[in-house]
Amino acid sequence: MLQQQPLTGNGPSNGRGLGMSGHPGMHALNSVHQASQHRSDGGDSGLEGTENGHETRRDIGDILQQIMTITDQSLDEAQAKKHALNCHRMKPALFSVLCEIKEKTGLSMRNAQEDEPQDPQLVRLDNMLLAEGVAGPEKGGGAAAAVSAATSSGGMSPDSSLEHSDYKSKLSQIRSIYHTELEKYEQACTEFTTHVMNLLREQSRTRPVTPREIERMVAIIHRKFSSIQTQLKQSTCEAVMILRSRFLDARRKRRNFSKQATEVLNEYFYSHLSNPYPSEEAKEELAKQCGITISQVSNWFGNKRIRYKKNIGKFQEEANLYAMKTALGARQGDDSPHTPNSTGSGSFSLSGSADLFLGVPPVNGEQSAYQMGMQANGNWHGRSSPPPGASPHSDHSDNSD
DNA sequence: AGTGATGATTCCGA
DNA sequence: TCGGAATCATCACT
Repeated sequence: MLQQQPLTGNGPSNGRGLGMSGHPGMHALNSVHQASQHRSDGGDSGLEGTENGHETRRDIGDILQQIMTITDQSLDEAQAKKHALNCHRMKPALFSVLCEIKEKTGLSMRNAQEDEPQDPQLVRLDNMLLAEGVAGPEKGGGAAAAVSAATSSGGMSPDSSLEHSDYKSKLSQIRSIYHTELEKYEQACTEFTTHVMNLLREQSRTRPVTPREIERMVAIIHRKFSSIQTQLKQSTCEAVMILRSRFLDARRKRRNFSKQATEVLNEYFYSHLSNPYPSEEAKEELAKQCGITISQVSNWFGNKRIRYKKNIGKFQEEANLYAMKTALGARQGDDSPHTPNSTGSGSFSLSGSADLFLGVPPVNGEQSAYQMGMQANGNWHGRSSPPPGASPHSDHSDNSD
């Protein structure tokens, strides 16, 4: 049997693990022998005749040995060897045999077309990075969208614009790191792919390498690199999540309203002291002027009413101050810069300034409360409790009672 | 660190 | 759903 017949004196098994005994290619290698014998008329000496059979076998053995050891040699050596092999008279024959072996083993195409489906995790990561503004187009959209999404649920004073910019800058930092790393990976992937393709093309001169095989190899490389990319995307997502949670936590922190905002609110409050319940429109207007949300306006008025009621004496000075201010503004003209609604619907009108108490600080709270618009029972004039669903203060005409 | 001011939250009643 | 009341958490000042 062929298995017991070494091709050369040394035999393949003596080489560096060529170990082709039992290999389906052995039959084909035998045909090399025959092929070379058929070609014996080709003028090359030493191939014809049975006595030359041994020589031929040794020849083939040598070639195989050289191919097997070529990777162990230095670049120059290998280059020279390659050239020698390419020019070897046995090369075409050997090449065709290798082709035959390959065809028989069916190695090349067996699992070539396993179309791996898009990794759902990778899709998720991609979507998230896109939504967070890390991946995709730079132009503000992403980061701004993320910020607006984060702020949409609650109020946000203008002071928090600092946090916005902080958030944005951190996000863009993450973004730039992500893109740098991604670029690096892509570059490395391209370089490596090119290298492997060149190698395969080079090898295709000595062994059959189909384009599909190259494609497959490239796909494998891409798969490997994409797994690295997935890791990068994952850690980027984590970083964004951490940043975001920190940002949202910071949002919860209380920030005092700006001086100007407090002034606007106080002016409204003291000029409507008889009924300090701004309508929805008034709240909206105030919110706009103060750069806060409507719910913050509501909170402010809620707090103010209760605190004022609890300690009127303490607020007397403040009340006088604002009364003076607004009175002065009313006298000077309709377009007082401090009049909260001078441009609006008129809800903030100071008509008559009847709410204002410009007198001496009160001796006791109860009297003052009455004077300031509160009834003795602790309720504001004309209301025991706000009508449910209806705006407690829908117009400005009740200021004068 | 202590303290008052202040914005936000929660619970409750109407 | 709104506002009152109590309370919490943080800021800002001393």
